[in-house]
Formats: sequence, structure tokens, C-alpha cells
Amino acid sequence: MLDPKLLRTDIDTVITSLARRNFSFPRDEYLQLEETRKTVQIRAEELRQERNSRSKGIGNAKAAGEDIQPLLAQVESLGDELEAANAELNEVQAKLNNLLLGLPNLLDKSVPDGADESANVAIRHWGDIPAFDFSPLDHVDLANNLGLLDMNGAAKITGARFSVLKGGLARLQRALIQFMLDMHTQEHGYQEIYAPYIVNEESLLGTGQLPKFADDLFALKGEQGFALIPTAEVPLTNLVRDEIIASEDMPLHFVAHTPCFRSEAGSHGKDTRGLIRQHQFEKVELVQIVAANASSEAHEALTAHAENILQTLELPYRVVTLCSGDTGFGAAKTYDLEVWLPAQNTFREISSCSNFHDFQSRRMKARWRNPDTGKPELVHTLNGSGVAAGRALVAVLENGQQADGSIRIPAALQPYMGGLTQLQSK
RNA sequence: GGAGAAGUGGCUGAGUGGUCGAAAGCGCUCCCCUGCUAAGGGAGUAUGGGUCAAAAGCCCAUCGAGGGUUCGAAUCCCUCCUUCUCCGCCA
Repeated sequence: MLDPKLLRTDIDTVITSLARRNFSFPRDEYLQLEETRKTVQIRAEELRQERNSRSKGIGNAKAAGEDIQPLLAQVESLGDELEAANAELNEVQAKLNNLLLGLPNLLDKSVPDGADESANVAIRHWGDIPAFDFSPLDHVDLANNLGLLDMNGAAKITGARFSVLKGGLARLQRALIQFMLDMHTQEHGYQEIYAPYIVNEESLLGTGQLPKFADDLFALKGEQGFALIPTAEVPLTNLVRDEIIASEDMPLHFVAHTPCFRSEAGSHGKDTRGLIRQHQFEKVELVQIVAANASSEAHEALTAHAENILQTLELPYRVVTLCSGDTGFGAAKTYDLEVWLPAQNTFREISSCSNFHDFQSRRMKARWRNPDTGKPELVHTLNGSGVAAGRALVAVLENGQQADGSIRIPAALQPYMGGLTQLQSK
């Protein structure tokens, strides 16, 4: 959520910034709601003040043993007026709030202009694109040839966009997850978290999945408003919702492995083959909660932590700064890590690292106490995949394939595979 | 799932209709005092919002959440959530 005060005092800055996203700010609607809010709120508060002071007067009169009947008569109509004013205020505030919750974040100044992903800017590459002296297969063929993937089984037990991994492939994914968690906890200073895979509406509102992106979620039946998490970002970041964090506890660095559940509404026909786009996938997620003045630096560090995973896995990748039109709803700035997939002959997103500034924390009321001022201040939140395990699995398969169809296991994973150096058919 | 108890400020905890944003203690901050330490004395110490260019000031809200009763609710009523105890079931 944007700062309502900024909207009131400098609406043009907001309009200009959001225009970079191709988002047109409903100026007239906002100005009208805001003006109504102001007059109605002032009136409601005045009425309440009037009621409070009269009630106090009645109390005093009663204590003094006076007749309070005339006083009661005076306040008779006040209650109705106040009730009406309150109803009006609630209504306008709900509308205003709705509008506010639907506004995307302001972009960081350093985000490049551009309409869509074609304008994203690759800022660095790592690793050599592997040269094969045979034509590389995609991960589906590779895994099928090894007898380790059963898409039909998944389709039977659930449906499209689910997968069944077997034997060495299932173990390899588990190895990837273990490896990533160990690296982030032991070398990058994150605290490992195990958290619920089901969250409530407040949490989804806090991180920005709701109200706008309800269609992307798997909602659970029942009246609690529960949904399966689309990413561990939701439970991890909401850990600080409604908290004032003590300065000695700052910054917070969380890492968790969770499955992620996405309905993939609107992506029919996209990446239908294989494990690239699934309704359920495994991911290791990094979340940082930092002071406002530390978030840019934290963003670079967090991205480097995700990069370190790919480097240690010997997977070639590039880092891309998302342009203004491609940056997600709540993010102020995003770096995508794109890993090389030989079969597709292209780079594909394997991690997305974003700085949300105070967008999520304002929704969540997540603050920390700044020792310099003694006052609570909104934190900045960041998150990034560190990295998506399903896609990492794809990348390891495709980049590690050999002429005989076996898969070379990166050295960093071998300890997690009982010393196995390659996957091969028996 | 059944029965019961409880949710108050950073913490402990008092408060059953008005003078309660809330006693007291602890903690914390500042000041004073004692040659150091320990102890002691004094003052301060919630969050959000509105008004304002801003600050001060003033005002409004908040005692788990949401409704209700009342001129007036931390206090009475209803619903929900959470925690604890006992019983049942269970990985």
C-alpha cells in the first residue's frame, strides 16, 4: 500500500510513477473520495466529541444528585446523527481503502523504463553456455528415458500440471532443497523456518496477493478464508505482521522450503510440457526484514545469495533487472535470475528477487523501533527464490546431460546423493 | 469433538457502568545524590488517525476481534479467534 499522506500531499509524483507501469491512476475518483472522507470524518469526530462531553456532563450531574432528564433530552438526536455519520464514514473509507489496496507500488528510481519483458535489462552473465557434441534433449525426455518421471500418473491421480518424480529424480530434488537450505543457513546467515502451507486472508492481504490476485490462488473450502500458499513469502513475511520489532532483533533473515501452489489462471497453453510450470512445486525462499535505509544493499545481498546457489551448482545464468512495465504489483524493484536451459536454447526464470520497500509492511503494520528516534518505523521487506527447486531440477538435468543419456550430478549435490556422481538407467 | 477458565500498556498485574488511556510494581530514558559499586530521590515512558505547509496544540479511536445494549462500556449481552486445564480421538 502507498502512503496515504503522500497521496494527499503529492499526488502528481504518484501518478507519474505509476504511469511508468502503464497504470493509470483514477485521479478524479480518488480526489472525490478523499474530499468526502475529510468532511465526513471531521463531522463524525465532532459529533463524537459532542457526545463524549455531554455524557461526561450527565455523569457529573448524576454524581451531584441533579435531575438528568433535561440533559438526556438534549442528547436524544445526537445518537442518530452520529450513527449516520459513522455509516457514511465507513462507507467512504471502505471505498478509499479498496482503491488504495489496488494501487501498485512506486518504482525504485533505478528501475529502467519499458513496456514489457522485452525491455528488461540483462546486467550480468555467469558461467559458460555448455556446448554439446550431440543434440541435447529436454528434461522430460531425459527423465523419461531414465524411467524417473511419471506425468501420466500425476494426471491420473490429480490432473494436468502436476508431476510424479521417482527414484533418483525425486532424491535429486530433495538433495537440491537440502543443499540450498544448508547453504543459506550456514553460509548466508538465514534462520531456517518451518511454517504453515495454509494461510488466512489477512496474510494474503499483507503481502499483496489479495485483493487483486485471488484467481491465482487455490482457496480452501470453508468460511475461514484459507488458501494454499503460492510462495513461502506469504507465511515468512507475515511473521512480522502487526509487530514492532526490537532494534536488537533487526535485521531478520528467514529461509524456508515449502511447496508452492498456483492456479496458473491465465497461463493456459503456456509451458504445458514438463516441469517448468506446475500447480505444485518446491521452492526455497529467502525473506529479509530490514530498516528502510538498508534495503537497497540488502536487495543486492539477497540476489547474490540466490546467485551463489546457481554458481555452486555450476549452472550458467544471467541477472535481469525488470523494467517498469514488467515489475510485479508490490515490488519497487526486481532482479530475475534466469538459468540457461539448453533444450529451449534460452534463459528461463529460476529466481525472482524483489525489494518491496514499505509496500507490504504498511499493509501488514510491520514496524521496528528505531533507537535513534525511539519511534516505530515501517520496515522494508524483501524476498527472493533461493531458488525454485523444480526449475533447478530441470536445469541440472538439461545442463548435466551426457551423450549416453546419463545426468552428471553437480559436485555440490553429491554428498546429498550418497556420493552418487550421475543418474543413469539401470 | 465435549466440559471449564482466561485474553488489559515492553512485562507482571489492578480495575464489574461515568472523574479510566487505564492503579501499582518491574523494565527503560533523562536528571539529582552518594568519591567507585550497591542503594536512594525526582521526572518521563503506548499505538494509530484527523486537523495543520510543518511543529506545537486540540480532537478522535484503540483494554483479543467484530457486533449489540446505554446519554455513556475495559466493565453488561451476543458471535468469533487465540491460549490454558480436564476428557475423548489421533500422526
